Amino acid sequence: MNPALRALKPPHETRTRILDAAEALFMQHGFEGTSMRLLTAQAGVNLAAVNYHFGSKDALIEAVFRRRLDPMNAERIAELDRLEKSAGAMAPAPADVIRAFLRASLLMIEDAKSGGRNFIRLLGRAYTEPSKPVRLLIGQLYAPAMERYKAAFERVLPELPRDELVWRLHFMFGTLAYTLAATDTVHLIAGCKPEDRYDAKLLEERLTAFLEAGLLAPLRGVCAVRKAA
Amino acid sequence: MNPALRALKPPHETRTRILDAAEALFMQHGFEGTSMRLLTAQAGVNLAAVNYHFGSKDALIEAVFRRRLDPMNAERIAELDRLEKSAGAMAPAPADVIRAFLRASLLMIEDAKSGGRNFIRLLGRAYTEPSKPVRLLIGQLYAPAMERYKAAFERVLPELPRDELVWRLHFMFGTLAYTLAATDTVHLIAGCKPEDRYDAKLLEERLTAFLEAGLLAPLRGVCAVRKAA
DNA sequence: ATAACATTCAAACGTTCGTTTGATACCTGG
DNA sequence: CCAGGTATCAAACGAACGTTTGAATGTTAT
Repeated sequence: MNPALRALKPPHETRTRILDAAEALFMQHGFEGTSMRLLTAQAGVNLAAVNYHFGSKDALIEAVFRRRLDPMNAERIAELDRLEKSAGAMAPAPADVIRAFLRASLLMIEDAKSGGRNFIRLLGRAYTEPSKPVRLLIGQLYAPAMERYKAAFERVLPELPRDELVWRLHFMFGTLAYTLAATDTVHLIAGCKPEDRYDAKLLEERLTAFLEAGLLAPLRGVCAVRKAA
Repeated sequence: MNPALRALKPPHETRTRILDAAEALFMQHGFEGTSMRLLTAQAGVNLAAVNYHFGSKDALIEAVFRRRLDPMNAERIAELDRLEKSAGAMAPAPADVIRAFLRASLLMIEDAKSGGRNFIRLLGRAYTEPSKPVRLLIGQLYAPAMERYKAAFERVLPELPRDELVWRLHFMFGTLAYTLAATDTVHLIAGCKPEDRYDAKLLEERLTAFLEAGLLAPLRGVCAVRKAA
């Protein structure tokens, strides 16, 4: 390579170019639907580069998720730490815990330029990925943050039975995952203009209001049903 | 084929065997991840049978969805018709509209034997499918029921701004889609025993409570944010 | 019985897949 | 200047893919 260009070249440029292209293409065509030839062409690197730098296509998929998910979940936990510290002995408000959890995802949605938005959509889809290894990886990367937030919600919602909380958290993750993944499906339901881009602040308010109400919902007939069963 | 066996053979047995196998395998391995060779082997039919009976793999995918989704959405609409008829001039309760929408999905979840459960999970995943044709198909098959329910919710929630309602319905579909698709992920969050199978009645109560509260949630800071923007 | 039709079957079609190879260019430390 | 490690490249590997073919088989109507 031209020495002048080489001097300007960052140390891991090829790796980064591959990861960026993979992120975009995995979103558009899925994992199986994205061929190494298309991927490397889009990244502007040689076909063999993926196997050289990552070992295999599967290892590349894992790297794509790790690059974004590790810092994201770390920040999620840090956000909760901050919240609990500032609340002192008192339990934080449920809405604030929800917000702390949402924030990392919503920040990334705003960053459309560097691909964060795209990754969030990819992540939302990965939850329901057919490939078992992928789902296991996601679950494993999420596990630490999950544990912390589950504990936090148990503290701020002490009156809610444990198994009921688990289900409501499940619903909450579902709402988030789908909302982030299906950014184009909204228009189907809504018939609203595509130029109404995602406004992260507005979305945060809407999600928080919806989720807080759902998490705090009265128990209704659940107990009755359980007794009857 | 043996005439005695042939006499016992239903008219569309091959088609049905293919659809059943496709339903199961598409769930396990995804569309691209399921090869025609594996599919036809599992169905116990010849490799060429899919192309003979359906024309192509894509057409088979469409047939898999149509077989279940058409009657399912028809029943969803019928359920709403019944509800509105019985309510007469009064608007039905929000929780009842939610229940009417959930019922078709939850009934199918209970029917694990004939593959309905499996199809529901497949459907939940199809919402976020990479393939654009598949998503368009799903959206198109859902459209009539969507319109009816959107109108129904506008009637029972007259005080909720239209765009706010659209988002909350989006959240609702997300919760449902994810809950149905990720039946195995619950255990990751919960650490609960896998033998706690889905109890449709309990799930209906839990979902209805969560979704009703979310749909009826107070508007909070949303209006303030919108004014500021 | 026989012609016409519907279905099944084994085999092969051309294409594309993820991965590997061995040669070539590059930068770096001695 | 040159040996040694790192990275890139064109080319090829065998395997698996969706689809097509044409013969064989079974069913139906005349």
